Amino acid sequence: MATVWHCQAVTSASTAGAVRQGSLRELNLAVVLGRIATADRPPSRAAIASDTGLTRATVSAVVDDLIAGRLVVEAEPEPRAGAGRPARGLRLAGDGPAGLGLEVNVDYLAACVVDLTGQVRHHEMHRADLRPLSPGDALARLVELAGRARTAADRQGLTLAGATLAVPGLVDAHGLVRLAPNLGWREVDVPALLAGHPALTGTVADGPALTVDNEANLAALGELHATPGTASFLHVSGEIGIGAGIVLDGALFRGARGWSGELGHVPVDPAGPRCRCGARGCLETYAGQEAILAAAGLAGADLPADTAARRLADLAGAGDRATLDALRAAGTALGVAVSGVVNLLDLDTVVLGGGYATLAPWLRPPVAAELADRVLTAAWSPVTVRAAALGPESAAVGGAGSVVRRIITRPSGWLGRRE
Amino acid sequence: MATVWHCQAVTSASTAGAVRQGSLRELNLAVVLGRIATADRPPSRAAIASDTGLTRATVSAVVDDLIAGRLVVEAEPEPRAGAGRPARGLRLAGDGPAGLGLEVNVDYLAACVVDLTGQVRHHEMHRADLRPLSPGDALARLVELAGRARTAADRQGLTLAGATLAVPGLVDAHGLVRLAPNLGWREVDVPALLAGHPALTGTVADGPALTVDNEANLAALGELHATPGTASFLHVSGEIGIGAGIVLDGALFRGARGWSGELGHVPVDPAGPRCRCGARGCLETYAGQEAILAAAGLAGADLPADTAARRLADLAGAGDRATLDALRAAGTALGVAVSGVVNLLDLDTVVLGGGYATLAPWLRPPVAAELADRVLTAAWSPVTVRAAALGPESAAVGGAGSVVRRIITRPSGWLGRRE
DNA sequence: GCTATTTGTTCAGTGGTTGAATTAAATGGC
DNA sequence: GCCATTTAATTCAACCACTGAACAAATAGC
Repeated sequence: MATVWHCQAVTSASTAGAVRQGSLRELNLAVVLGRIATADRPPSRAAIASDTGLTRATVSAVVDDLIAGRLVVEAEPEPRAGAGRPARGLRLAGDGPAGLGLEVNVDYLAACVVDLTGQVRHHEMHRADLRPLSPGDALARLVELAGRARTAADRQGLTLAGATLAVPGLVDAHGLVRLAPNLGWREVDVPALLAGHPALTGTVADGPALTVDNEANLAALGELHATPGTASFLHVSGEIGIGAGIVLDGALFRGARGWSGELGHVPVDPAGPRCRCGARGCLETYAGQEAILAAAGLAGADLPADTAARRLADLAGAGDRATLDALRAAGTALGVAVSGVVNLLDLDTVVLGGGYATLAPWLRPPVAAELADRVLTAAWSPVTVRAAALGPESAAVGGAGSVVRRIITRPSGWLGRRE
Repeated sequence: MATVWHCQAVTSASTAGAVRQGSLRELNLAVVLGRIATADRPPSRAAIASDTGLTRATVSAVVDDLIAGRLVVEAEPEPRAGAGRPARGLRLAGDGPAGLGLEVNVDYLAACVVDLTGQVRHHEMHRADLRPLSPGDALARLVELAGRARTAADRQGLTLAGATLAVPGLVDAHGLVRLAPNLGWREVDVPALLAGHPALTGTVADGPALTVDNEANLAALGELHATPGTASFLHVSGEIGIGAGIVLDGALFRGARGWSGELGHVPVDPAGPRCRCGARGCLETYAGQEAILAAAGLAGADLPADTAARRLADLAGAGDRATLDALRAAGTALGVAVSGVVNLLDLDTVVLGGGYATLAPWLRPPVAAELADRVLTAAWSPVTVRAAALGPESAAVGGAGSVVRRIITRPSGWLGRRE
């Protein structure tokens, strides 16, 4: 049966569990694999040893385990100047375990497979209005995509080690979707609905564990995956609602209870228009999709998210005055809200994702202007604003990447289950 | 010579160092000591073993080390029902290592000593306007307080294991005070200025290490120390500027570069009055000390922070209309800014600290009202707003507590240096 | 071809946990 | 009052994983 977990928040060292004897090896597996994963070029055993302070003997033993577990392969001997026996480089295996990423959104389903090296090895998107469907029917369609993803993975010699499902809503620690307003879901027990499906309980012992998580969080992780260079940033997903994913030092920040990131209801002007949440002047009333469409004269069009952004981009590209004004106003409001976040959390990069990625050429300037004005440390080091590297597939890729990431940070889980 | 470190941000597991052979014991020392520190009542060795999954044999060995290192003592056998040999309880030693907390602020100096159990064993505050003094002169006065604190600690059988200095400004990772506007400090190398002083380099091998940190951060830690029940909260320090300390799961959140918490420049109304930072409508222009004083008709009084809050409280208590209105307006603005933070970070407790603690009876209602209106999850679980448990001494206590906390989370540092 | 050099492996040694057996100290039934 | 029972803590041989040094492998330079 598929087991379910939920990505844990960053916990302090004091709450960490006890260290058993075997934990030593577990931890060193993670340390060595982490070095191999983050190194610029395939490192040798000796280089890892001198970097980490471990003995070459220990590193060799650990690497043997990693190779036996299909997590690492030896690369071609890298040309090196000077004397000495040539090193054998180590890199992540491209044909070992892989992660399955799934997404249910308002107007599409998506599935993708990401291997250990971060390559997207399979990707499929299915456009359809999911709102009329029951959760069970929507998930049944998703399972079809998951089945094809599994087949594609098998054909490429990959073993799916876990799956993560992105949902646009609040998800609790057990994978229960508390509320996904734009899908019309409420208290949907996704793991229970997906429990029996063969596409998700397959070849690996125990089958791929399923994680359910918020779409904005996973989109931020997808961005981290696509551009591993920036380890800390704020990822803003502009869809019908506005979500934020906060990535710090390569890890997703989840807040105290895991429901962080409600950027859409950060106040922009306390005397502003009333929001559907009941308050006044939330960011969503200025920069939410409906607000932008209304300001551009497209009210009531009820377009799916992706189409709406493209439509606005087309109009703006054609020089439509009302659209340009609407985007500038939205960008300014977004900049005000985001500069509050940046002042508070001391970030230096803001990524415009979701529908905002498409609209970035018009949103970026006003957002950047507000940040330059309002961020206290902007004088020291300016805040970068850029469009997301991935499109709408970002959340699925981020979900698959989180599975892979989990293997890399805790390889013992994968190695242990191989027996 | 006094060595200097800076409290580290929470880092992900992947960046953790390699695990050497001895690390096993190091980690288990921390695990066992952590259990003893956080337990409600003195736990027995057997209880720790079954809680952590370690063997009773291992726990006994670890506890022996902790007792030998004066970190733990055996408590009186606790009365227990049923048969069996009575357990010997374990609790933190009250006469082992202790932390020294220091603070330089605009109108006072403070020093305090906190023992392992969290008890404040010594406290001294010296009121004086520090602004006319050079950094060197101010620190020279502080050293006098530190010397008396050391004497008091010695008399009580405590060994100072480290010191933390709170400064109202931006501090970098080396203890360099980049900018403390209200003190008039800029690029002050505090560790260098304090290096030679005997009060800070004393009986312990290597002397107490000195950490320099931001006052708002440490005040939040002080609050955590005083009320360990709430592990996640936002601590707002209202002084001349407005700082925020974010505590998550018992750990201080520092942001990407360690300069988080600039709540004072979170926008409240983008079209509001111009702030001294150059932007418009920052929280500081509504709820900063000067703004409240001006609105209450006390502009230009140039009162020290502590006095100003007390003066306003007196006037409000006497029913002064202008003051009551000023406080309500400030509270509303504060509530708007804080609800943005709470939406973003999903916190459930807000603590009013610094000068706001004195004014809490008048600030709390409007802040709570805004939070109830604006926080999305408020319907599920309401956000608590309360005054800080500690007064102005909070930062010094928090600093001393951070020294103690460091010993508890990494006891090997203390045990190692005893040789 | 020989030496210097660097990589990777082998192997005895050691630190620290493991698990079972043992001792210690109390309760409760008879 | 004595003994079986129960729980706490210690002791000790076994074992796991890291350590450090010696050794084998592979290359460049002379």
